[in-house]
Amino acid sequence: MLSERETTLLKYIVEDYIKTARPVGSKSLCDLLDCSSATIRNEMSFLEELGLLEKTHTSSGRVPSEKGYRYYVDHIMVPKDLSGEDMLKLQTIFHNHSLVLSDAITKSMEIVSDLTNYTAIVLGASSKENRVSRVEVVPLDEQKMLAIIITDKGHVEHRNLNMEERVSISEIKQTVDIINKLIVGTPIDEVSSKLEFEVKPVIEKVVSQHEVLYNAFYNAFNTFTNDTDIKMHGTSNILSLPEFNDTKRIREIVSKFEDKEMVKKIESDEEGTHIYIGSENDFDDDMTVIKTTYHVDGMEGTIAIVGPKRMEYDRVITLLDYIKEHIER
Amino acid sequence: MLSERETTLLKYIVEDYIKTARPVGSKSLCDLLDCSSATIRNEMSFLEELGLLEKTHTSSGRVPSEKGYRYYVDHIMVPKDLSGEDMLKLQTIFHNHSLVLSDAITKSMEIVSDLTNYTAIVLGASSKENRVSRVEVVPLDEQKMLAIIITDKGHVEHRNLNMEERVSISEIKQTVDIINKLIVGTPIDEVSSKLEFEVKPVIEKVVSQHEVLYNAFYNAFNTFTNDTDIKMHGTSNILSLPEFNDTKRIREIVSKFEDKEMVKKIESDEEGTHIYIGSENDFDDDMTVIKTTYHVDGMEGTIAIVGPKRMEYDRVITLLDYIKEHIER
DNA sequence: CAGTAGCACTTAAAGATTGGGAGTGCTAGA
DNA sequence: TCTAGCACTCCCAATCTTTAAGTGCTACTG
Repeated sequence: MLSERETTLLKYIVEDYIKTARPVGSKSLCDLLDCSSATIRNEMSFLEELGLLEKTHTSSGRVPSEKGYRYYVDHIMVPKDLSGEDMLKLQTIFHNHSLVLSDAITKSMEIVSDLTNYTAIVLGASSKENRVSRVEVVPLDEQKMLAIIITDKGHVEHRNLNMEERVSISEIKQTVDIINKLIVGTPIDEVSSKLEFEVKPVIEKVVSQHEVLYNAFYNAFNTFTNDTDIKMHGTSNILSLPEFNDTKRIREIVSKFEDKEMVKKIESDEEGTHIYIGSENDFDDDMTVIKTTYHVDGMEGTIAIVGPKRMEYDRVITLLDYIKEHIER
Repeated sequence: MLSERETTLLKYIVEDYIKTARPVGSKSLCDLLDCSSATIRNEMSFLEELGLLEKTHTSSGRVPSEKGYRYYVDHIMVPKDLSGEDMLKLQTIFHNHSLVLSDAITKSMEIVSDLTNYTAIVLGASSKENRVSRVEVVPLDEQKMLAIIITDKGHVEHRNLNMEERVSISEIKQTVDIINKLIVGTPIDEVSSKLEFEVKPVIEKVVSQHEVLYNAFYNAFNTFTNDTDIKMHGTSNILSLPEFNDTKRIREIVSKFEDKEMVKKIESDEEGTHIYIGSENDFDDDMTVIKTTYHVDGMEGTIAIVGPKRMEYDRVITLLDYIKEHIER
């Protein structure tokens, strides 16, 4: 456990570095602790021994280490009250009841991104664990129909089905009924095999144009995007940060944001709001990810803010919690 | 009109610069024209007077000007045959018939982006001109339903409707029937007013819970995204180009790609494949946009490649044309 | 007169040099 | 336990230097 003075010192260094991105020297802290710079240097080198501070070179000021940020977040930081302005902007979203929920989530995260200049990420529920709850069909013309697949978590997808020959509506209906009976409750990724081994034999007996219909539906389910729905905003924001002021690094970051697999690593499977500093997250060692999961109407998803390690932790935490809370009503 | 030698010279300079991104000096052209560097310098300064070439500084080699590229594209370049490799990769897409059309488009453009290292953009048909062709409703539970809106161009959207109170299924059906009767054929952006002034009065008389239902449907249509569907791939590709090797410029570019309004400027309203070099396009003065429109099943859209002005024009043109052609079958 | 050889000149890009400035660690003394 | 002082370290920005690539011009040639 750190002494009170050490705590104050660390707090100030972290917060100053968050604000300025420049290593903090001993002199600038004299006023704060009411002692000489030499004393502060001693304390600093103690904190460095503990691994809470680092130097960028032998004679530079101190910078918080990953462990330093972690200590700050765990023991020093207090979540900040929502500032009037922040609150105001978000309220315009949540008070607008005509917005669809998913739009409200996206919009509010966009605002957070704009307010903080970090990157906002909204990850929809992965459909892997989704189970089919209903299949509906809308005939469009004689060789086309629209299949609508609804999952138990409220996820909806549609597919245009082109059939190679004309099929009577009653046959389509019959097939859909069978599918609904047999498939409902099946997890999305198991539907294909169930179609083949359970549905196919049945419709072969009952439906005359079974082949055409089977193929059409098979394709519909087979291309069911197993993908997480990803929305991002403000990816360019963090590119202006001084810590990434270098073309190579910027390119790396842009590539990461472009790579869906990379972004998906941000998806959360834990309850509540969590902070992943630097190497604690799988996205980028020089960044911090703060994320939280929401649950609403059986759907769930992740919202996250990605920024530099010197992130305004207190502010972001509060903003995310505020949004999560409002989503869930 | 340029002489034969001048044409060869310009052709070589453009193509060399496209390949290397470095100003072309007179010496490197001696072999080609079988004459001394001094002669070439004379010719070059003539082409510069015409505005076809430029220098980056007083003693640098020559670089094609915008006008130079334009001349090259209009009078010198011949579309390149599809290379075996390029063709092969694209064929894997178009021979896979289980792909939905829109996925095939996206995938093939992704391939082009990967092959060329430029950025691919796919702009879906703007739904502004779409007309409602059908409205379907799937009740989910007593206070929720799923509205599916199908347009004449085959565009499909769905909305979750939450109603403030329980509504009987027969009333919903009745409402949908009325909507279908009155709304079908209406352009999307006029639906709202038609709902209010034509549908509302009717259901007020016929349906008891008209208010709840009206609100639900009104919201559904109101949030119909009037947005162009945008897909991009390889935005980071062009960031590695030597001409943009500077943090400020990279940030600018990333911002542009992030800004939907900016990207929408690429949407094409002209038939056929066109090249917009530098200031000829509205996207970025240092880039070239090659785009083409496709029409299929009444849907239309734009596919485009964005790259540096020193783009492999011959190759990209061929690739785009190839894709357009295959889409339209 | 088109083409050539030669030369003085220009510029960018890359490397080397320099002079602060900001900061540290350490030692000795209050 | 804290402080003052000092030698030392390292970065950073500015300046200068060098080199390579290329040009324009002029005078010469077949």
